[in-house]
Amino acid sequence: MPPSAQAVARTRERIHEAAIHLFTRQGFHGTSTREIATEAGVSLGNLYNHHKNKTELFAAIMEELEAEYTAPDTPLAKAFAAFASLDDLETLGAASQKTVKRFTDYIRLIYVDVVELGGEHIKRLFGGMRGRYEELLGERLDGMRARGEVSADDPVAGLMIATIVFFYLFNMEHVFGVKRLFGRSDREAIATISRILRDGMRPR
Amino acid sequence: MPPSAQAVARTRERIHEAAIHLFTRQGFHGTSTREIATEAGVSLGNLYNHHKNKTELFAAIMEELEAEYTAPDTPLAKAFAAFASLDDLETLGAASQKTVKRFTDYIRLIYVDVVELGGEHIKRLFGGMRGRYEELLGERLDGMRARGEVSADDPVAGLMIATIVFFYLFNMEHVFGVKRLFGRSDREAIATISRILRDGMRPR
DNA sequence: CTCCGGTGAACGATCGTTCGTTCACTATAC
DNA sequence: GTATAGTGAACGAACGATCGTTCACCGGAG
Repeated sequence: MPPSAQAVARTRERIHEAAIHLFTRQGFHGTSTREIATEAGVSLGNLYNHHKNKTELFAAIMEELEAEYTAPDTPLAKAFAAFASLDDLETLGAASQKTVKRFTDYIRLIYVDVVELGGEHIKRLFGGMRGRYEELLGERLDGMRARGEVSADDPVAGLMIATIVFFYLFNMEHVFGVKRLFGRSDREAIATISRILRDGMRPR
Repeated sequence: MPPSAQAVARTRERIHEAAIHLFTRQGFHGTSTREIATEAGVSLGNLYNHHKNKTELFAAIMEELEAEYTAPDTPLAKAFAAFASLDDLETLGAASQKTVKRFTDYIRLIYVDVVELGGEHIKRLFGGMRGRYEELLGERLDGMRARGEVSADDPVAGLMIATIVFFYLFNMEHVFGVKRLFGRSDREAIATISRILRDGMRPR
């Protein structure tokens, strides 16, 4: 084998980096294989040594990023693992922000997939959302409910709502460039969202 | 003029319909002007009689749909205008669903704009979200607060959270094809979200 | 005749992909 | 230790197809 296995892996990585950079900015059909090869510092032909075609290159990138995203060491996964009381909602908010920031590219590519390819990725990721939340939090929430720390009324849905809003907020901010959606700083927005979800809009 | 002004308007409309149909399914760069012309039953040259180029055709469609969306007669706008108590959250949820259903194409095109063109649309639409909510609901919420019907703690944010979650839910369902995000029927999901936002996750 | 919506052939550019070829490297033979 | 056959990454010219856009022309209404 001519170049070392390491060198080959690095070439493949450079191709992926260039593809991610361009796909996230111009979309799938708006990016040419030539552009990717040039930015990666690789010949056009060599790109096809590493990937059968453009579609498969995109799929390979998505697979790679999905594996990173679903790993148990993301900020959000760790926040879930440590979730023990309603006072941890703020921590969940901060973890959501970190996760959105870290996976901005992946999130953008999910939108690319939805808009230009069939969008099967998003169905896999969000289709089983409720089930995953129950698995991750179910027992812990049952305990909190038994101790009277959380209302009996579907706390899993409550935490889904929390992460949805947090993700929405930081998605707007970091992915779409919409700043201060709530007219507040990130910390204040997290605090307000957490308080409303904890105590409700009705006076106590 | 050979064809009547009406006939010309109908041609223009057929072009827009075909363009929307294709842009929402294949994206901007994934759709060719030839495809649009063929589906509209119009010659390729005639398409360029109605629009300077492909980009301007897309912009014209977005302008048209934005005008419809921001009109005061959408289900959501009407629900806001009628919002008088926290018991109206369910109505807001139903109105959100109707709005997402009616503007599925527009929403998809906003994502197209974000992914393939600069995405300026979304900044205009969401940038002033808080301000618009305050304008639409501010006084009414102040009244509810004065009567002790709503907590003093930023009810505008509460209603933003409500519509964000409702929109997110029905966006997943109607735009992205993710069914039963909360593992419940639409009506039950609306009821659960409304209850949690009204009463909070903490037991009363 | 003039005007103008409508037509489709034609333009040059660029697309995704293929192909023959080169060449640095390893494993084996002697 | 040296020579050599084999391997596969890397290259870039070339392919046919398709892209967005233009333009000379048509035909019927005023």
